[in-house]
Amino acid sequence: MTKTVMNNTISVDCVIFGFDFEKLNVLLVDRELKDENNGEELFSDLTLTGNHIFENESLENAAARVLFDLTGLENIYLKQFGAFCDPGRLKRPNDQAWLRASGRDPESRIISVGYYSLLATENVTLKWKGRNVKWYPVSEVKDLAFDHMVILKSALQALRRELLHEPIGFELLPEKFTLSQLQKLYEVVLDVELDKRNFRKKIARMKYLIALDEKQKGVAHKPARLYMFSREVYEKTRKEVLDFNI
Amino acid sequence: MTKTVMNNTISVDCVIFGFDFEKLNVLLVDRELKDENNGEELFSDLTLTGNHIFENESLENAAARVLFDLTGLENIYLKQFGAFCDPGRLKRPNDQAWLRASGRDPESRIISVGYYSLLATENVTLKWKGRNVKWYPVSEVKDLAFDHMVILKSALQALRRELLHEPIGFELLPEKFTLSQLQKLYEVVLDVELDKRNFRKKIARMKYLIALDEKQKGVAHKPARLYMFSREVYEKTRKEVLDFNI
DNA sequence: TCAAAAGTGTTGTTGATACACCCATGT
DNA sequence: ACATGGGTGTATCAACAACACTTTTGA
Repeated sequence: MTKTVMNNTISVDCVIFGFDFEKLNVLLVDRELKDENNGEELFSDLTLTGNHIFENESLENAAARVLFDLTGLENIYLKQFGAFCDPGRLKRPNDQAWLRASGRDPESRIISVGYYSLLATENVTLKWKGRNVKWYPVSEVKDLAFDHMVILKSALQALRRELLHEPIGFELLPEKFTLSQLQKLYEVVLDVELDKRNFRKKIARMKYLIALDEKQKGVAHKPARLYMFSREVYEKTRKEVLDFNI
Repeated sequence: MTKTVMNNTISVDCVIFGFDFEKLNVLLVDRELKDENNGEELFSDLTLTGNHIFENESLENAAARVLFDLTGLENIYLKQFGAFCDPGRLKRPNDQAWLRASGRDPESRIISVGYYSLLATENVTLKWKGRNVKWYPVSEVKDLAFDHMVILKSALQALRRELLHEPIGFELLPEKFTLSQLQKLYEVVLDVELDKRNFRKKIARMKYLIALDEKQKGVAHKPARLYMFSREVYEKTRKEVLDFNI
């Protein structure tokens, strides 16, 4: 069996988060349906990135493939956060028209498994740039096609939860970053304000955050020290947390 | 469309956890395949409980239905924790034989969405009791059919994580319970030992744990005070936790 | 009267919170 | 020289960890 046989009932949707040091963004596809006769635009809206899986492909690989096709990046943080299969999820008029227009059975039940991934936007050059894929600030996304708004909200919730308990913030930053960038990331994703000194005291306890002998360059203020995350140190020093903060 | 049209590629598997004040148990089904000619047993092993979904049914409802059919209970805690769809998940010889014998296409790709649910075993009278559904201590489950061992481990991990951060322990206990029972629950599920006095100090901070004017009866020692969980108080007093213990 | 689990306080240590000023750089 | 964000310490309070004895019941 070759990789090209597609399964038509199982798909993955990728919520690709990107951080640009100011806000959290998500990669969305501009979907546009034109009248097949006169070419007039019937509607235009936004979807998450996603695709059906191949018959011999795992869900995780399918998600990684979607991500690779958009960014050319591999070994990116990917986390499954939910399965979406409500009977009505593809039943809105625009979605039905879209499915018909793209030759798919609008009646068939399709399950979608959600993965979110984390990127530093500065690392990314979009492969479909200028075509129909763009970064949008998460806070400004109001409506999406299908049930993708539900999926996005669920992804954001999963990301927040993960960020509170696992060291994954670094995945949204370049390899070397400043503590202010890291703090800003936490503030933006969790929607809180943090005290600089207290934040840094907390950081100091995380041995796997390595201070480099290197500083920012070209900034119009005191250049900040750069840090990086050491997975090796993390694995060695991680302690199982038993605080049940219920 | 009636409820009886089944979708043959999407299923739910339920990891039904039960606590008996001593250990954590899981409800498993004894699967037995007999030779169609001579009736000889070909193999016998264990599976999780689960079923395919109906065409007009949500995943969550399907899981609740599986649970209801086994226990007669409704409004039970149910949590989706993952989707399982690896290409090889139904490909082991026993599983292939089983699928063929039950008239299903052993080649077709089936996705299963995992839900775990929490029960106090003393509340349950199994509907299929004596037939093929039984409680097994989680710690003693070594092999399961299909990829169900993977699913069980994933469920346990999700349960532990949830137990650390949300008040769900009560779902594994009868409505009224003692603090020692609650402590034992945490110890068993998280596989840790806790100090009695420190545990009780922690409990004292949880306003939603209500001390009743009622005691255990018929125990051969000082009877313990009974407590119950108040969801109302919990909703009112919950504070968003911002400790990122990363 | 014995066995079994319930219930209860103190101390030392660690982490959380609140808060204000000087420093290094580019323009 | 000025604007900008970098970087630092202290004091108070809350939670965590370690630890041992008395009480109440049924058998």
